[in-house]
Amino acid sequence: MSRTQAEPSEGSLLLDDQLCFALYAASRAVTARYRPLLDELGLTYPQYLVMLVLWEQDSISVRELGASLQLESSTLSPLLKRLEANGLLRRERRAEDERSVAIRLTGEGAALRERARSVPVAIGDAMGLTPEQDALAKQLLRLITANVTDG
Amino acid sequence: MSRTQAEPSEGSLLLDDQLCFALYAASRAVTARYRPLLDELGLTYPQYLVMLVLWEQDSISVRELGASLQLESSTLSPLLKRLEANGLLRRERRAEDERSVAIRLTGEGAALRERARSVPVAIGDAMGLTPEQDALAKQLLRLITANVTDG
DNA sequence: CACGAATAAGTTGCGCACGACTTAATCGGG
DNA sequence: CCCGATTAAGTCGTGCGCAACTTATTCGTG
Repeated sequence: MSRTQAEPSEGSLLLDDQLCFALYAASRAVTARYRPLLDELGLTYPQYLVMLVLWEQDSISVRELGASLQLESSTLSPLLKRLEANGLLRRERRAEDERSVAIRLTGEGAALRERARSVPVAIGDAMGLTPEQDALAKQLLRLITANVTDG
Repeated sequence: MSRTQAEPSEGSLLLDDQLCFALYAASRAVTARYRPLLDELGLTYPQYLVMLVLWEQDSISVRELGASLQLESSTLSPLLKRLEANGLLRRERRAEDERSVAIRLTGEGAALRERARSVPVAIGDAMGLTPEQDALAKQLLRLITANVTDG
């Protein structure tokens, strides 16, 4: 038995050779791991990401939010409506530019931050990477994102 | 100026400290990069993954397909219906177990494989990783998936 | 200042993704 | 052999994610 495992060739069509699939599977698995934690906060995973941005910098526009998260207004607009309906934020047209909408946290939205503090720790534990592996993974993922976005 | 950059603490709520966000962003960016290529084949990205599995092993059940891709029947059933409507496969109840449905490629579905050969190469080029980085990324992503799935 | 181009947000349509549930067939212990 | 438990596939409802488009506002150049 000289070869029990095929050499993954450059243009393989085998699912398990595909980095893209490893990425897709990992992303969904991590999101699934977040789900029960975020359920307690009444948030979905994309809503949680929006809240992370707003806790960092309140009163930003939909456009700026989209730039941070790499999401279109067609995704964000309905999502923000749901967060507004849940009492976490308000949306108001900006006086200085009526095209723009400022997203502002309510007291409730700002307060949720404290309850969210434990979430990244719990997820970090679940991922079980060493600090070095974590940093390396982030670095590689950002490199992929940068290379794949644009030319 | 002793510190121009904050040390990302264990429980940071900053978006850019989150590995989960790097993962989510990379996954969507890669899928977006696939889109124009897959459009020419008349496939979405999840449909392409299903076809990868079927090109590897034809005539498998929905359950086996779900195990390979980590997807529920509630996701696969409608997706497979669309692929059937597009003439790429057929679904037929198995005689030996009437609960199970065998997915079989049509001639057209099998033939599409040749047109798909160039896709992984093009994506590999776009990601722009060295073979070592590619292997390392896959390894880390699988580790994350494994750790996060289960206990 | 006028007016076409650009920009911001939102709407619509479609295809995932998944939880909760349903239906139908098979399994397995008493 | 029967009947409750399990299993396979599918339906339904909700929330993304994005392309294509619309509406309203602002910009910029003649």
